[in-house]
Amino acid sequence: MKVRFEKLNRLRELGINPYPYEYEQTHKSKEIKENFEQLEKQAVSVAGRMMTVRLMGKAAFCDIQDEQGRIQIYLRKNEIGEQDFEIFKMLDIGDLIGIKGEVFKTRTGEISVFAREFKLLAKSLRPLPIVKEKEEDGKRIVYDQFADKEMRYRQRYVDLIVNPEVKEVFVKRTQIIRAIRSFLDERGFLEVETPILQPIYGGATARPFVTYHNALDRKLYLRIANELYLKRLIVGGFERVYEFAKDFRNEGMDRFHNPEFTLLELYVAYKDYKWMMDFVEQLFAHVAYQVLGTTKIHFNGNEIDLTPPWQRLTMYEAIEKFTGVDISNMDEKQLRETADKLKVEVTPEMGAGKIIDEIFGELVEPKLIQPTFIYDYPIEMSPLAKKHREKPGLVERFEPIIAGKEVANAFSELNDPIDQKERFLEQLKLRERGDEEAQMMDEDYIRALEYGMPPTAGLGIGIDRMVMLLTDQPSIRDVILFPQMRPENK
RNA sequence: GAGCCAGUAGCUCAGUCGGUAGAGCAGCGGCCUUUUAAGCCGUUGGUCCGGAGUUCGAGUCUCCGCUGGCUCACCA
Repeated sequence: MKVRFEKLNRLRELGINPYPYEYEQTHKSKEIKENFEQLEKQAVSVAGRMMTVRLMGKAAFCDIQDEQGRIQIYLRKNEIGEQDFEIFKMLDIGDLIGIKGEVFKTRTGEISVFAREFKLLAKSLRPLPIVKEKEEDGKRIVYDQFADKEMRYRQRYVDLIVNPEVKEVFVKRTQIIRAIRSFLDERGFLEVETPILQPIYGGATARPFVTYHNALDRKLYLRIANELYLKRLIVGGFERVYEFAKDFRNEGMDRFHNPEFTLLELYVAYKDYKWMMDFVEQLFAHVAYQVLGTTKIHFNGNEIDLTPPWQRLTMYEAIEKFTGVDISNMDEKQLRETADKLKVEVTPEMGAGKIIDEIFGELVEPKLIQPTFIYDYPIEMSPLAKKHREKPGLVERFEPIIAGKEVANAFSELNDPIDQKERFLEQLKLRERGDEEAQMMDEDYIRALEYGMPPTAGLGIGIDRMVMLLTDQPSIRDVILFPQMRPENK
C-alpha cells in the first residue's frame, strides 16, 4: 500500500487527477465479444477495473473487468504516446481505467480493444487478492482463489470483484424475486407494505429484536412476520395481497438462519390450503423455468425435479412411510414411547404435537429430497391455522419440503375470532410457563377478525432458502450480500 | 453451548524427527511491440494468532486463551 500511495503522489505531480469525474462508456465487455463481427475495427470506449497486466516492453496487454465480464486491452507505446505509456506502467491491478480504441482480434484469436488512448478513472490503493485463471479443455482453472469465507463475507466488494460466480448468484437472486413478483402481479395480487416496527409482534414463533421509540415512549419490536397485518388487509377487502418482507428474529445464526432475512407472505381470499398447494407448485416451476430455463434443478449433488405435481403426504402418512409406525391415533404417552423406540430425543415439556414434530424432523424431513407437500399438522404448533374440517386435533396446514428442508409454510387461515382468541390464550399460558417464543395476544387482530375475514389461504416462502435451492448454494450467507457477522476485532 | 479442524509473506500454501523461516503468484528494479496462469534476470517482504510452560534450542511438543470454519444442539 505504501508503494501505491507514492504512485498516487507521483501521478498528481504529473498533473493527473487520479479520481476524475466521469467517463464515456460506449460498450460493455460482453457486448463487444458477442457482436464482434459488427464491431470489428469500430471505435469503442470501455471502462473497468484492471485485473491483469502483461507488460511487453513497448507494448502491453491488460484485462479490464466491467459489470458484464472481462475484455483484453492491447496498448502500444507508439499509439498512446510515451508519457501515457509511462503512466500506464505505473498502474496497478485493481485500478479503474477507461480505454478508447478499436475492436480487433489478436494473433491468438482473442477479441480485444486496440487502445488509442487511456485514462485513469480511479486509483486503487489497496491490493486485491490476486486470482489467476486459465482455460483448459473449456474448464476454468483458478489459481490462488480468494476463498477465505470470513473475508469474503466481510469484504463482499472484494468477493464480487474477484469471484465472478458470486456475482451470478446475486443476479439470479434478483431474477428470482422479479419472477415471483410478475407471477403474482399477473394473477391479480397487490403488493403492499406493512409495518416493520410493531408494538406487538406476532405471526410466528420467535424471539424479536426490541427497540424503543422516544416520542411515543414505548417499546417497539422489529417484526418477526407480517402475517397479522396482511390478514387485516384481507379483512379490509383486498382479496390477494403479498409483501416481500425483511423479517428479524433474535436467534442463533447458522447455515440456514440469518437474523434478518426475506420472507414472502401472500394471502388469497376465498381459497383454502389445497388450492394453495397447486399454487405453490406452479409458482416454483414458473420461477425455476424463468430463471434457469428448466424445472429440473441441481442442489447439493441431487437432481431435483420441480415439475408439478409434487408428491403429497399427510404428516401421519409420511411418518408411517419412513418409520413404519402409524401414530395417527396415539395419545401423548404412546407417542413418547414411540419416540423412545425410534431413538428420537424428547423432553418432558414437549406436548403431543411437539413430539410428532420431533419425529418428523428427525426421521422424515431429511429424506424428502424431491419436492413433497406434507400436510395436516397437529394443532398445538399452529395457533393461526384453521382447524381441520374433518380430522380433530389437526389443522389445515402444509409445508413443501425440498432437499430435506422446508421452503415454505401455508395454511387455511383461521378466521373464527372466538377460536383465534382461545388459541392466543393457549399461547399466553405457554408464555407464563416461560416459553419466550409463544405468541402474544393481539387484541386488535381479534377485533379485525370480529368484523369478519373471508375464508383465506396464506403462504410464506423463505426467499433466502428458495434462492439457495435454485442457485445451489450451501449457506444462507452465500445468498445474502452482507450477512450478519461478529464484530471485526483487530 | 458441545465436538472436530484451522490460523506461517499481500494471496494460495509447504515446513520432515524439536536444530538458522520456504515456494509460486503479487510487489519493486531491469529486458521484451499480438501476450494471456506471458516469459527471462535480479530483489524486497515475516509479532509463524496471543500468552505461559517443557527444552541447550519451539512454527513444530504441552497447557490456557483469541479468531474463524464445519458439524451438532438451540432455532423456522
